[in-house]
Amino acid sequence: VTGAYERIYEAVRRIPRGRVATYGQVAELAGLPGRARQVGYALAALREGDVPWHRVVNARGCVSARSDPTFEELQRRLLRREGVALDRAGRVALSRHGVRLRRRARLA
DNA sequence: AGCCTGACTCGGA
DNA sequence: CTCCGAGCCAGGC
Repeated sequence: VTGAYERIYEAVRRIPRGRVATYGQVAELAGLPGRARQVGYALAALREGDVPWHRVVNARGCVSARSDPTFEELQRRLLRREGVALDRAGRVALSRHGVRLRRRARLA
C-alpha cells in the first residue's frame, strides 16, 4: 500500500472528470510533496486501467512532451472530449479547469 | 559505484 | 515572456 506509485495512481483517480491537475498537485495529493517528477515517472509506467492519466498536465497547463508524440494527441483529444478547452498554444486554462488545492505554506 | 536520461517544478536573472 | 540552475527519483548501462 505504501508503494509510491499506488498512492500516485490513487491521487490521479481523484481528479474529477472535466478537470486537470498538475504533476506537482498530484504529488502533494499523494503525500509526496516536491516529487512531481516521480509522478511523471509513475504515469509513464502505466499499462492500462482506471487511471485517468490524461487529466495530468504540467505547471504551465500544457500537455508534457512525450517520447511518443501520438500520446500527446491522444491526451488532448481525451481532454476535449471531457469539455476541457485548450487555447491556441495548447494550454488548458488552469483557472477554469484546474483542480483547486489548498496551497501548502511556502517555506522560504 | 558513477553517469545519463526523463510525462517535473520553482525561484531568480 | 524566456533561460538557468538546483532539487527530485527510478532505471539502464
